[in-house]
Amino acid sequence: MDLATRERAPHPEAPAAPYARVKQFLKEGLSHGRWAPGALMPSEAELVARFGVSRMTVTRALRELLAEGLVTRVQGVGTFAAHLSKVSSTLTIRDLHDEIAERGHRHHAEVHTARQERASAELALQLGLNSGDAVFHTLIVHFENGVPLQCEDRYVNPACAPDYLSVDFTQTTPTHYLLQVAPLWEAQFSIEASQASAQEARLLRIGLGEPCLVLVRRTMSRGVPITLARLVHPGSRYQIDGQFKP
Amino acid sequence: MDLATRERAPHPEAPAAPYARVKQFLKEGLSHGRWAPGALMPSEAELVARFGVSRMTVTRALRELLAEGLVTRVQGVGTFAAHLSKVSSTLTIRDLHDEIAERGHRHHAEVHTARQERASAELALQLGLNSGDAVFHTLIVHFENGVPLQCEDRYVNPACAPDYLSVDFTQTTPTHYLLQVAPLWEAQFSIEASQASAQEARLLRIGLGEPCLVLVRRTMSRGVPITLARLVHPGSRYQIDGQFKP
DNA sequence: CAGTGGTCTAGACCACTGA
DNA sequence: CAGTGGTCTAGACCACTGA
Repeated sequence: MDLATRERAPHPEAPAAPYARVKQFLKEGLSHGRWAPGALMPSEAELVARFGVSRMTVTRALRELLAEGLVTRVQGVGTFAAHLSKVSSTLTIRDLHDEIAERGHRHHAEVHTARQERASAELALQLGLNSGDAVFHTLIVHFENGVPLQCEDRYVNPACAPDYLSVDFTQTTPTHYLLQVAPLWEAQFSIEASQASAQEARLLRIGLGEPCLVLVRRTMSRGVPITLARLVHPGSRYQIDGQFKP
Repeated sequence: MDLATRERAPHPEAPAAPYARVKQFLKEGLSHGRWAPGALMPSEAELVARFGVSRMTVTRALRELLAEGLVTRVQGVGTFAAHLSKVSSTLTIRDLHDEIAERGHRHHAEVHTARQERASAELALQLGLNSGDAVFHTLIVHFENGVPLQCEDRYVNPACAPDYLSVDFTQTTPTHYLLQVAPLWEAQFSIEASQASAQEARLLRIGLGEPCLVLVRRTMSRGVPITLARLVHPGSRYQIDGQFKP
């Protein structure tokens, strides 16, 4: 190998690590349209030759681009610029207590329901139980600086969190407690806008029929459903923010 | 190395690749609470010894867990189980035409506005222009099987898409066209619930004040703002779905 | 068959941390 | 100082695809 080509980068903007330089070269080419979606990109061998690095280094750069969805790879054929027909964003759903605390505000919770019930047929299906089995049910309203922010209607699979009902939910949020019980989550969710029901409007102290942002989330851990939650927020007081970075 | 330890896995559920086996071992330990959040996990050297693989293989497994946010690593100190205080989900925002077509339904669009305007101070700020500069503005209503689904109010930076206004938006959606012009996106968005304005209610053929799911999205490419869009959907006809897998 | 990507090994040098 | 992670090299064997 020619050591003269291994000069120290004088530009601070150039990434130091060789794998990062290869990755940036490809990423910039993609963003400038050098390879149209679906087009064949340089092979690993070509990149090895061009950058004078080993194949493992090139492989790492390409594998990270693959993980980011920027390229598709086919064994025996080549690496192709991905078709970016969709924009996927990272949506972070945080524990509400942390979110409020981070804004420097006060959080408190009112517990309206915390009891064991019998699962309806529909609920049993969602939680992997049989109709009529015991489920835990909590209905809690969360406040930010004294203003109602979220009405949290939640059902919990007792098998996953047998002590759930003994938790003091004025001190610990259900989300926080359940994250301790089952740390690794898999979730499905939907976000919709709907009018507040009579009960929701009363608990959130908003007008009947005011628009609410409703997040319904079902959470599983190790393939077992843990909890089903319906989180209702006054549209005027809550929004979800996120971003996407390639 | 002891070759006897390299038996073929008789269980089909065990991943074949050594790096995948290491990764799965760590992932399962995390999901079973073997390492509590913040706890020290095995070092690379320990994993090398335990699995009888080379360090590069262990490194790959750990790097992927790092990318997935399941561990944190500190040089000179060790690898730790991450604090999973937030649940982050992948939210995929698709081209509405594709989304409707995939449901086997008919999509069509009504173009209500498509013209050049002068940017207000606020809009100029968002698009990286000067107040009074030219911007392109479109207002388009999208229909699924003849029912209004989305009111798309969009401003576009002319520098990024000079031909924007010559596109026939009854045939091509702005999203589809802009993805061709600038393939690599970076976006910020917010999702909120609000009441339909008089104009929105009329265009979407819903009652005044009905709840709507509103997605505001600002898109950049190569650091340059491309477009700012406000997408208003009748709450009764549209929801956003997503999922999170660790 | 040559070319492609998927994965692995057995070393190496380094920066960093904390005792 | 020993232990940690961050990165790299120069090979290797393999499965797969398409001419």
